[in-house]
Amino acid sequence: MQCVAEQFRQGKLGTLCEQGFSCLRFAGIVSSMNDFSEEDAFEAAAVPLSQRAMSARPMPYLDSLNPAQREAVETLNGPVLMLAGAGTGKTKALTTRIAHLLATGTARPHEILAVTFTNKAAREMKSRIGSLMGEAVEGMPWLGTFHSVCAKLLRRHAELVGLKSNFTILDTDDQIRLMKQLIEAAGIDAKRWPPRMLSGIIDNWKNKAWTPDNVPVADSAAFDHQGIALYTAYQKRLRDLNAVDFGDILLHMVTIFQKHEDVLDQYQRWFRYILVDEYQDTNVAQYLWLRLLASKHKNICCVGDDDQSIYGWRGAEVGNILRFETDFPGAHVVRLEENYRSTPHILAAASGVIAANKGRLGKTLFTSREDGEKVRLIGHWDGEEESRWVGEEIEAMQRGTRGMSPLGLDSMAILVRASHQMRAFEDRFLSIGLPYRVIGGPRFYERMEIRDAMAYFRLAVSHDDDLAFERIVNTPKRGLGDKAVQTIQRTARDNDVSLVEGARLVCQGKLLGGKGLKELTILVDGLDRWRSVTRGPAMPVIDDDAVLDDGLVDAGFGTEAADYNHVELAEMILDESGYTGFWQNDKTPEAPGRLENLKELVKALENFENLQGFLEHVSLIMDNETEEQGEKVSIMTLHAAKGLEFPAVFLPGWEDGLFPSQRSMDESGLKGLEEERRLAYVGITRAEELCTISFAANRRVYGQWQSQLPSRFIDELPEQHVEVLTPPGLYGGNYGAAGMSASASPAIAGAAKSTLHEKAHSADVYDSPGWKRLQSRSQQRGTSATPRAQSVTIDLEAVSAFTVGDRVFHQKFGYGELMGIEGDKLVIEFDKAGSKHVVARFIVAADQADDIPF
DNA sequence: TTATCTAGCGTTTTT
DNA sequence: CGCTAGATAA
Repeated sequence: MQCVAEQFRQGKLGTLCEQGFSCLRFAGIVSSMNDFSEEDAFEAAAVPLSQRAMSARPMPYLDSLNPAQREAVETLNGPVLMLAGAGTGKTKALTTRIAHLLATGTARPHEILAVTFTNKAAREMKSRIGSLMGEAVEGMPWLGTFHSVCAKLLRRHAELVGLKSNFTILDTDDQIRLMKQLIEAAGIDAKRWPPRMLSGIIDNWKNKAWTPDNVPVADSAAFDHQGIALYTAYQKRLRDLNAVDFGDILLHMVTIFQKHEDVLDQYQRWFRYILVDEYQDTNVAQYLWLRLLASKHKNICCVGDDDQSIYGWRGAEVGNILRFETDFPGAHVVRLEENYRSTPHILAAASGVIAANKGRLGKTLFTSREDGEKVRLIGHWDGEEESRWVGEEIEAMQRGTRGMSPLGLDSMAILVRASHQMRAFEDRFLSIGLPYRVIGGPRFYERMEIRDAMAYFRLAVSHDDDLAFERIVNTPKRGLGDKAVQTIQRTARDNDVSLVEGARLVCQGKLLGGKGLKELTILVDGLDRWRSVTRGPAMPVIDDDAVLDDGLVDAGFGTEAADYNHVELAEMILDESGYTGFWQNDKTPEAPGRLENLKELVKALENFENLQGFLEHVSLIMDNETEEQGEKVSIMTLHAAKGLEFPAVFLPGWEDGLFPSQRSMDESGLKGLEEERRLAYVGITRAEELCTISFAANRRVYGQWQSQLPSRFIDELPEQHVEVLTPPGLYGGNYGAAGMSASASPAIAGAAKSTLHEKAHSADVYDSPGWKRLQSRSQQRGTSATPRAQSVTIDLEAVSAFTVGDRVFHQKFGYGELMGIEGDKLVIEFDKAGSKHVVARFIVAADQADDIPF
């Protein structure tokens, strides 16, 4: 800890950042530990800050702001809503505002509360404030995520909600295991009522700031009418375990502020200036918390963009931002609308799409740029073709194409709606050897091996951590299965002790059979030993020559325990427990990676004084930045892309049902659709220079081929800003045209082995009678100005051209027999491809199939 | 108790 | 189709 904290204090964070992710990741934590107490915060404030002097000096940082930004920065007092469109310099305005607060002497660092949603954003702000203020600025103790700030506050006031200040923060996994136990205890069929669901319900309630006694009657039917009772039981269990989940961190703080006026008052006076990033993503609990804190001085500046609200499904309330002026009468609203990121075509396309949403606060992005390519749109035959084309495009752009200068792979990104769409691209890129990186996979601290290791550490710190014990009793395999665990649990409960003590009693009373008993005894002994080391007192020396290969000493045999620091202890625990060996013996391909992760975990420990310190803070830093080196194309979800930008962006899979997602629309109707549309807006606005939207006419969904309609968002793209890469034909020249383009058909690809570009312009396939028939059929139904609205009727019309029992032909699936008609889909039993539901327009009567050029 | 099989299911995700 | 969780078999 000394290392990083010290350097951080000396303002060397920037250097640290460059050293790689673990330092970077923990620098934030260490700084918060450092600033944990009020005294520390005061101390930091008392340091004579150079910014005091700066108030007399000119403020050069203001000069680089545009008028709107400047207004947002200089309006220091009273409520301010900064509506910041994509790429309008939001972070710049926010950080400059903080710098301005400090530089003018309006606030001292500890008087500013600045909250973000992600650690990444918090880190970014810290470093930018640092560079604005010069190296002189001390850490801002209250700049952090909602959760880290609240956790810090909660540790000070834990007793007010019946917790001790060293409470554990459970993650989703622990949560669900707990739920499962409770559900079983309540005698509910976990089959019909899965723990995940309960966890989801309770999370939602917490997001809405509903404590168990606050859940409205309307929700009492939830989870087989047992939801509220289980919520109550869950909270009780958490309290017994001295634990909180993520939702609690906020909810407890709201409760404390609501019930303890003195505490609230203290912080209202303490945090004289409040800044909130991504305000459109706040949920009710966060909103209440902010409102409580700001209600006295009302110096709150919320930054957000209602058009980028894409987290409604996890409790975010766009209403919070829409209501800001009502909540804070007299609020100063500043719109940042000058975009510094994208070309005019890209902005126009994005604006065109988002314009279809109702109830927006309304912003119009503009740019002083005049150059730039139109948004490109291309349809493909199927998903495979789409990924192949994207791969080729990327390679072409890498070389430099269409008069554009070569682009590095780091400048390109593929943004998909759902993570399963990534696979097609990964497969393709793997086979052509195109380097890529997937952003947003499983987080470091969510990986199984890390969580297992952490469970061991937790037990070494406290034997009372039953959840940790449950997790590792049989990991690695010790022959302690369900039955053994039940015996331990029963013994523990009967004697009213923790599971570890229960296990000890089981060993002493020999309540278990041979192998299990032996292993359990070893485990309990190990736990005792590790804890005694943690606590510092010397332990018996057993053997002198047990120095392991890697030079580390094994505690079971080694020198005096007090000699170990926590890093060595951690290694010792992992080795002695057999956990390291477990993965060393594992022959699966991911085993080496897991060992690597364990090493990294141990390395991360070096930044802390002890295991406790590590555990206390690590649960909030679920960071993922492995910052891989090297030129790679990024693949990620649209959600993960928020806040990022790339010169070239690919947006594949724009098909109705996929994007907008059918499920969103089914579950949330128009609201869901609008959120999807905002997602589209976010996607397009990620692009700086070139944005390529694509879709496929056919896609394999869960192993079944499905014909797809181009996304309705495609129709919303303003035509004059879009360049259609495939020849118009179907759907009367509307965008949907490209969807049926035979140019991309694999069948045709075989005939003409040419590059895609050439194929797109090779006319021969369009000349055949079969193609023309297909085309004219599609055209009939596509000529309307609003093709989407009519497509259903039209497809039904097309359906009526067939009779059950007909022999039919499909380009991909071949010949088959029409078994039935369901809505606008034909149910066809294909000779080779099995039974499928296919939209009628892809089907031709079998006797006409010969005309189709294949 | 563990290994193997099968049925069921299948967004988005931070902390 | 491919994964996961749960049930069944060894």
